This record gives sequence, structure tokens and C-alpha cells, in this order.
Amino acid sequence: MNIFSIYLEKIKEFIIDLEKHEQIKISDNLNNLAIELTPKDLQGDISCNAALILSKTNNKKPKDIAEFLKTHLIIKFSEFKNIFIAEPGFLNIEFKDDFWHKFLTDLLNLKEKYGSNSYKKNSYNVEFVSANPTGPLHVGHCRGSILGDVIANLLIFNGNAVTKEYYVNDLGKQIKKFTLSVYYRIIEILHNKEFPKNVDDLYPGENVADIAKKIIDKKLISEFNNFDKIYEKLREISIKESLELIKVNLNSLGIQHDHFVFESQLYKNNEIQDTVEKLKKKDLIYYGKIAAPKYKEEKNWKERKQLLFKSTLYGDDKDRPLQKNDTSWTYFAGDLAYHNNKIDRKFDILINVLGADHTGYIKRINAGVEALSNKKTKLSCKVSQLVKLIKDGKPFKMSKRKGDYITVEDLINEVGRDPVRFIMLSRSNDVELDFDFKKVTEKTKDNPVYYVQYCYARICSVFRNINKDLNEEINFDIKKFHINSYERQIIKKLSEWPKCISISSQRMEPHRIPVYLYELSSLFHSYWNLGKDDFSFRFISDNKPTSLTKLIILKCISYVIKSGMNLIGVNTPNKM
RNA sequence: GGUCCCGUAGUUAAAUGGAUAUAACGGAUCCCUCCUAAGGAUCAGAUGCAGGUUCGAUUCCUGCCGGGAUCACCA
Repeated sequence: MNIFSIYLEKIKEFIIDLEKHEQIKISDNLNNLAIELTPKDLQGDISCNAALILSKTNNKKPKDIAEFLKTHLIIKFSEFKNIFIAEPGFLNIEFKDDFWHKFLTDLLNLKEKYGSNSYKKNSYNVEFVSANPTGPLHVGHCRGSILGDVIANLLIFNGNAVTKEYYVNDLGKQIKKFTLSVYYRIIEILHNKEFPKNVDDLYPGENVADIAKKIIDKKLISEFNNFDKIYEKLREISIKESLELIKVNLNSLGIQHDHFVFESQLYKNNEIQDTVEKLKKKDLIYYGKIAAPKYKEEKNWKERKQLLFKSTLYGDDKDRPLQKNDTSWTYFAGDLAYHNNKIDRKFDILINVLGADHTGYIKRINAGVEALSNKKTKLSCKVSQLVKLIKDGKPFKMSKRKGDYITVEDLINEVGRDPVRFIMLSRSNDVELDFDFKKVTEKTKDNPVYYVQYCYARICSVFRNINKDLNEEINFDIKKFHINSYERQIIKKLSEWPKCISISSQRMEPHRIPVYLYELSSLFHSYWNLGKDDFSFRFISDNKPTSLTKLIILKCISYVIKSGMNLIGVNTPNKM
């Protein structure tokens, strides 16, 4: 029920029809045809740029073409009440009230499903978070996590099959250091031997000590004399515990993954060898040297011959190593196997949500997926830029070594889930985001979260005061609804919701949703305040509704707010 | 140096190639006997620079100037 795409098609057909009757010439730029809301302060509901596009090929002034189109459009579409031509040649179409009556009726029937788009359904795999299981999630992980979650929600809302997935890097150097840290903590407890300080890359955090305690208390391992001997088991238990903690963190953000894939599992199933073999058969693997990085700080570069993947054939800047010097697989080799695993699971589209620090990784993994799937599986990587934390008016730098970092748990305790999600989503993910603790916790209109929630709460309060349930049907002959200019503006905004969803999901830009919800709320609050000066604009008098038409508007707003907030995972309290 | 992202009112942002560039904060002035003032109304204020494509550019392309991220046998 996207009136913009509907009329885009209708008017396109209409123009093509005119061409068939040789009344107009069309050119290949007909794809630029666009329908959008008429700007406020101008007459009309929706606007079309047809005349501007057709002007050149027909060698006529846009306004003349507009006049011509206007006369034909008015005849063809009975729902058009009037068409205004505006400089430089826009067609501003005004609908009859009947049209909006039907629109409102449809919206009331669809309820919170309104906005869902019905284009082709696909199966998606959305990989996000995938933080190393070496400690709790911190603020840095938040933005990408929420972004991934909402991209997935959008796809689900539009009727696609979606798997929310987490790739667990439970092998490699970092994990060894992490496991060793757990070991040192155990030794510390059992033998009173202090945890080594000032050793690089160990994990001194509380979470590690907690895991150590748990292992001892539950007697999960009996002997701790030799680290190497118990390494496998210790690693497995530590990762499992660590991942549990991460899941708790994610949960407090309102995020739940459907599926976890472990790097170690790929090793056990021989999937890395298989993947490399697959590439070898395609002649995409060779022994060779890669060029040194050119940046100035790199001084310790040593040239080596190693097993490389020809990612340059697929647009990467250089070929990428699959094996380390000791012949063990690189992280990239494992990730290729992981993506091959995804390809084998026959998703139509893969989505990876990455942090800004992984931008440089995109070309090579794209290359990998193209090569492994013969360009059949689409991979789309979405990057979320950094979050600048501001505390007490100053930038706050996190440092792992000092233990000076803010965890998700801290954040949620201090700020709360709703503001965190809303604010993290409210900017385009291509832009760095200022996250000011003070502003985010403020419970005023300056805080957009509460502004939108307040809109919903106010609507609930109206229905509470007339002892009606928000979902109760209103028996009313909608044809009697005489729409005033304020209501018309709101209805027009409501009509834009499916378009907002469509663009957000196609471009994977969820920030459009909070922005839209804020704008809709703003229209509502203005509408509400009209009742302060003029009683005829009030929704209730003497605990009875002043008019059923106003209730219908409120209901429609509430559905859109509710469904939008559901999508971004923010609550809509009935009362504030 | 290569790659990627960004440059819009004093500040923080918004704008699938559209019209008079949209908001919030901050500044100035108003509105609570009344459905929740966690709200509303009014005013002042902006597209880094130089080209190009286009009927039309904040948006696309090229160059420059600024800010951030990144470069590996780390994940």
C-alpha cells in the first residue's frame, strides 16, 4: 500500500500509453520519473516531475507539457480532485477526500502491519556483532550490533526469511592469550601466585577471573599443572562462558541471534581445507609474495613467500595470504570457509555488518564470496562508523589495558535500552556519532526517544480517558470524515511510511525510521496543542470523544509509531 | 602513500537527482483554570573550494582543501 510506488507505475503506464497514441515522445530517462509528497505550504498532495523529464525530448517548455499532461490525467484518474502546476513544471496532484478515506480504512485494517512492502521475498543471512569471545561487549560494539539487528528486523518485516548470525572466532592467538589469562587466574586462586602484570595482550579483566572461579568451583577440570595439556578443554569452557556473558549483554540490548557458527567447528569439519581446495580447482591459489604496505610507520616488513588467494582478480588491492609462516591457516582462510559455509546453505543474499575498523576487509571477503559462489551469491557489507563517547562534556577514550572502558552492561544500567537503541540508530551509519551520556539520559523533549514515546503515551491517555481500548474498532462511516488541513498533513505523512520502510530496507539505512517517527510525532504534538487554544480541536470533552474522526487519526498514528518502534526495538509505554 | 567514510545554521544532525534545503540544541519572545508542559507557537541563522554531467546537484563525476578510520603471519 505504497501510494508513491503505485502512482509511479500508474503514471508511467499513462505516459507510455500517450506515446502509443503518438501524443508525446518519451526518452530513456523515464526512469527518473518520481512521485513524492508535495512540500508543505504548496497546494496538492503528491507531486510528479513528469513534465520536467519529458520537456527536452518533446522540445517544449516543461510548463506546456505539464498543461498537456494535466488535462489528460484529470480525465484518466477520477480520484484526482485537482492538479496544480508549479514552477518549473511540477504536477502537484490533489486527491479527493474519498481517496484518503479509503487510505485510512486500509491502514486501520492493516494495523501494525501497515508499511510492509510486498516486493520479491528473499532469504537473507545477516551476520553481525561477531565480537571475539574474550570479554563482555563494550560500547564500541553497540552501534554495529543494533544496526545489524534492525536491518534484519526490516527484512523480516518485509516478509523475507532472515537468519541472524554470529561468527565466533574461538581460535587463534588472541584466544590462546585469553585462555592463558584464565589459566593464570586459576593459578592465582589455587596457588596464590599473582596474575602477571605488565604482560602484553593478557586479559586482566574481571570476566576472566569469574570464569576461573567458576571452573574451580564446579571442578570442571581437575589438574592444572600443565597448561598445554589442558589447553583444549580450558579453551572450550572459557569460550563457552565468555559467550554466555556476551549473550546476556546482547539480551540487555534486546538482541538475539538465531545461529552461532564456531571457527573451531569449521576446522573440525575440514571445511577450511575443502574451501582452499575449491579455490585451487579454480586456479585461484598460488605461492607468492605480496608487496609491503606503503604507509610510513611500517618498518618491520619482511618479504615472505606464502600461499595466496588471487583476490585481485575480483577487485581487491592485493592478493591475500591463506597460510601463516608456520603453515597454520590465517584468519582470512577461516573466514573464507565460513562464507563458503553460508553459500552452501543457499541464502539469496548475505549481509555482513562490520565496524569501521574492518572497512579494509570488505574487498577481500567480497572477492572470496564471488570466487566461491561463481558470482551467484550476493554479499553486501554494511559499515557502521565510530561512536564518539562524550562524558561530562569531554570526549571519553576507552583503553582496554587500563580497564578503562564502558561495557554494554554499564551503558544499559546508566542510560537504559530505549535511549541507547534510538540514539545509536538516529544517525546515518556512514557518519560518526556523538554519544553524549548526559543528553541521552535527559528526560525532556530534547531527547527524541521520549518525544516519540510521549506521542504514543498521549494517544493512549486519550483512549484511557474515554474508556476505550486502542485496538477496539470504531464504528464510523468514514465518508463523513471531513479532513481539515492539519489532519491532511498528518495523513500525508502517514502515507509516506511504506516508502520510508522501503528505502530504509533497500539501502540498509535504518536511521530513516527514527527520523520519520520524530517528524510524525512532531505533527501529532502540534495537532494536540491546537486543542489548547481552540476547544473544537480537543479529542475529548466530558469524558466523551468530541469526534470519531479524530480518534481514527490517533489510531492510525499509534499503529505507525508502534510498528516503527517495534522495528527499531524501542518500547512504547502506555503511560509516562 | 593506497583504500573507505565524512565536510550542510554558533553546535549536532536530516534530505532514494527536485521546488522556498528539514529539524533539534544554543540565542530572542510568547502559551499551563483546559485530553500528560517529557508539549506547543513566533523570530534570527547553513550546503568547504574549483570545475564537469543534468531541464535541475547537498546528492553523481574529476581535482583540491580539511576531519576520521584502515594497511600485517590480529581477529
